[in-house]
Amino acid sequence: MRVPGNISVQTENGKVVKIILGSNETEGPEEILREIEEYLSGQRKSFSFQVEIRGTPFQKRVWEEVRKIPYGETKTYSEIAKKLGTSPRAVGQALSKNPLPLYIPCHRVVSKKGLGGFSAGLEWKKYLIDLERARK
DNA sequence: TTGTTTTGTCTAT
DNA sequence: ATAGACAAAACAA
Repeated sequence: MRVPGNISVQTENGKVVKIILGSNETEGPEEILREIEEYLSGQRKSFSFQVEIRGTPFQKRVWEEVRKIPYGETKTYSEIAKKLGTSPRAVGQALSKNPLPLYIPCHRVVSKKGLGGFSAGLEWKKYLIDLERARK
């Protein structure tokens, strides 16, 4: 299976602050891009680089919760919402602003009926879910 | 199946 | 303070 597009990574003070799926070019520190490529080819299931997450307190709560979803599994927006005492709509709102896809595995969050959305395009979401299911 | 209503949070006025 | 946008869900018909 082929990756749906290029990746670029932005860093600051040695920490990753943003990952862009489907950018025009591939750019960023070589070691980090290599880890991501390993992940995308199914040879890696977690990352070792440091990140700095920027967001509102609510967004961070959602992202932390999403980070707990294990490789190859999915949860629904409403499951996350219930755990945080909020609404599914608000969860989607927070996930749509995720600066670190893959590291924060928002592709593992789907709607109750269907796929839900993905900011880099549903191609990516499908690709990632298939990849993890195959490699689980 | 489609449409309408409810929902919490964010962003910009 | 308020209005509009959202990666959702529940319900009616």
